[in-house]
Amino acid sequence: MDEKIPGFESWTVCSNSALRRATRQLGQLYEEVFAPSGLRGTQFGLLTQIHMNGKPSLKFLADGLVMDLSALGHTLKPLIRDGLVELVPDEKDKRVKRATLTEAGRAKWEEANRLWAEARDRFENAFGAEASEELRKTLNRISSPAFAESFRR
Amino acid sequence: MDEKIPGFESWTVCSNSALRRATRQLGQLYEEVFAPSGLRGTQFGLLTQIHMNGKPSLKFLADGLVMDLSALGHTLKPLIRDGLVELVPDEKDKRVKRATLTEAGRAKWEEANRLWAEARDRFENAFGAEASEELRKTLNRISSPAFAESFRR
DNA sequence: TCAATATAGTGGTATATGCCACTAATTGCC
DNA sequence: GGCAATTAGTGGCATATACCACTATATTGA
Repeated sequence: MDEKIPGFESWTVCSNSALRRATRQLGQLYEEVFAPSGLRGTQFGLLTQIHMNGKPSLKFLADGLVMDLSALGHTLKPLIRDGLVELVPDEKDKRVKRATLTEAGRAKWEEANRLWAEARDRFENAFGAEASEELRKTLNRISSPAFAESFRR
Repeated sequence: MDEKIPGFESWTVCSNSALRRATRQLGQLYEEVFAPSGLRGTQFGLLTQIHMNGKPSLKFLADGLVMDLSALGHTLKPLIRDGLVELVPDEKDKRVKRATLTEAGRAKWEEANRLWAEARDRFENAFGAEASEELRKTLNRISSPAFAESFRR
């Protein structure tokens, strides 16, 4: 039907596109593993950050996740709606809101965390533990403010 | 305000999350470069695939991009609306639709392609040409059907 | 002190992406 | 040939993510 030109790989030329493509693929694969929890991979990631960072402000989360603040707000909505996350105003600075897991949120996180461990194991089996570690380091470098500055300069 | 626990990097633990985070970062950076064209990075990527693959069917594009077919359909909408892409029914198989660039689409692609080259140069300067090549290879591996199969097994 | 500026978050709108249910067309098989 | 199973695409709905305009609160500097 569609001819494949041999040796011609249009998909691989652009780093940005390659990154998105890999993200879609791995996203799919993780999604399958997370499915029994009812959480999406991104949602588990978000719960994890809230869980690991002691009542972080939204700004703090957004910065850490390299995510737009308003995007974070939107992403939190379903989790708040489902009673997994709560936002509490900061005492000192009334502009600030802090995110915490509810009781249900902690329970759901524990449950999903077991699935995450399985996904991680599958990934490391398929990809190699070494390579996996290395990849995260590389990606982390791209996500760093220093890299952004260097790119923009 | 928010305390940073020294030496504790909650953001880096999960490969899937790390991938998404890097994608957001690089997405931002490319977006800035593409802005003058009025195209998003993803849209340029899509136009490129159509441009490089001679009237590909939607299925072919979706497979190559590791993207859900319906997601592809949705993503194409604004490009069709703006007159950059056209869908033409296949002669032989009436289920199939093929995508092509319109005249305007080709012109826009040429324009955006210059911006892409700039983004690529910036990326390779900031990240290293070697490392960049290596990264794309790694990402490509993750995007391959073989990897998906290996992960699922 | 108080006006100018900066910061945190919200809501609207748009694109990116996935799943499901559905339609239309094709292919396989008896 | 004709019906069952498969395949390509569409539309609806949900989440992911960005930008912009706006509000409320803090901070700063004259």
